[in-house]
Amino acid sequence: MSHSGTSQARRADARQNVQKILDAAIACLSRNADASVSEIAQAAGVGRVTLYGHFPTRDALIEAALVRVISEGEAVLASLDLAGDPRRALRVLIESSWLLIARASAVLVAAQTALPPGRIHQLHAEPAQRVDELIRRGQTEGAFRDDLPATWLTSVLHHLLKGAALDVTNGLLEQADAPRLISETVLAAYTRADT
Amino acid sequence: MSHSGTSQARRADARQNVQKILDAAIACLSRNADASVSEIAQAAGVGRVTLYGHFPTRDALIEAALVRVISEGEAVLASLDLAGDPRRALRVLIESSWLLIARASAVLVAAQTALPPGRIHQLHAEPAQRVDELIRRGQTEGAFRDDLPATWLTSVLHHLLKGAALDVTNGLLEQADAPRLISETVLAAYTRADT
DNA sequence: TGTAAGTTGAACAGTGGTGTTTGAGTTGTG
DNA sequence: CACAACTCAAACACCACTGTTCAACTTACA
Repeated sequence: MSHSGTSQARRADARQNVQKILDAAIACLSRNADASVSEIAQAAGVGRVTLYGHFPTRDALIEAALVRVISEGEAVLASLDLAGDPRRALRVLIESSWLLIARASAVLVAAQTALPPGRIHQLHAEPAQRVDELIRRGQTEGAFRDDLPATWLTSVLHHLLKGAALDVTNGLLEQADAPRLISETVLAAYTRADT
Repeated sequence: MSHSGTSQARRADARQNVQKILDAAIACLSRNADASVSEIAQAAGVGRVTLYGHFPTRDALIEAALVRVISEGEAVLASLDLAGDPRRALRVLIESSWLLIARASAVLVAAQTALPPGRIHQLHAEPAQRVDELIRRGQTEGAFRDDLPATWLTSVLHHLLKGAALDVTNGLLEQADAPRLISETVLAAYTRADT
């Protein structure tokens, strides 16, 4: 029952439930940033009390969900080959992990109102820097336009990823079409238009 | 006190308060989609009871705020000359009304959880079509790429407008820089990249 | 100036969420 | 098998918000 001391020996079903809860939390919070604890527990197929047995507060649950979704993202990003042509690298990044990044973004929104800003930045910093580096490298190598600040370009990427995910959940966009539309759009946005 | 019958004769200060409340509602809801009634009343410099004197429920207030912000948007859109070169027209549209559209978008998000979907679409339809038409015309005239569906292009515009507004409130972006960055980005996104 | 219209804070009930306790039931594990 | 670990429904206190009533007050306006 203890929340998460240095317990090495927890029963298998307990550990399994923690995972189910985190999965459910990520799913629910992606759809609705202020999903209730009951809602998440139900989605996890678990009693509300059981959830509180594993996470002391709603905020702690959100933090755990954020940690998980971000570390998942980190794992995927680390497995990718982002060297070489920045345009190709960006396309690979988007097509292989747009959904993950979008969900992470959504959970991040939920965390915004539940966690101290410092903590969020701390968790989010590492994977964010990976993307940031790619963009800056692209700029210095002349692959991406440099008439707009790098911070804005990363912001554009995030907004489009999150927006596309939102369109999918709203039925405005087919899940399968998303990666192509996103990468096609972002690459164009990163290229200076003649006019 | 009556909420809004066909009252022609209301005291001047009452009508003024209604406006102050709507202004405050738009401002608050733009920052936080589920701002409380107390919060809005306080921002309007008015007692909570007074607010309930003018709007029977929170939902009614949100609907009124949405109607107002959308009609403001309609007014601006109608005053613009969107004929001629679609690229120029789009730039004019963004630079002259990005903040308004962004706020309308934000209030729309608040309305999403407070109003029946049909009502939202009904209110939002007219100004949305104006933008939609411009984009379609740009596609058929060859000014905008047509390898991506028009619905996605409009979606991109909305996401970037809303995202930029969010960046501004988060201090990631200077208010004054926003219009240029947005229009520069959107126009590029609407142009097919070579790679 | 008189009066109706409007404003206000205090106090109320109702609702829905959070977090806790309890006590009985279930199940993994040694 | 035995028992500790775990789950869970019910019920609890607490809090924030919505929406209402009331009685005192200010103020626009004729």
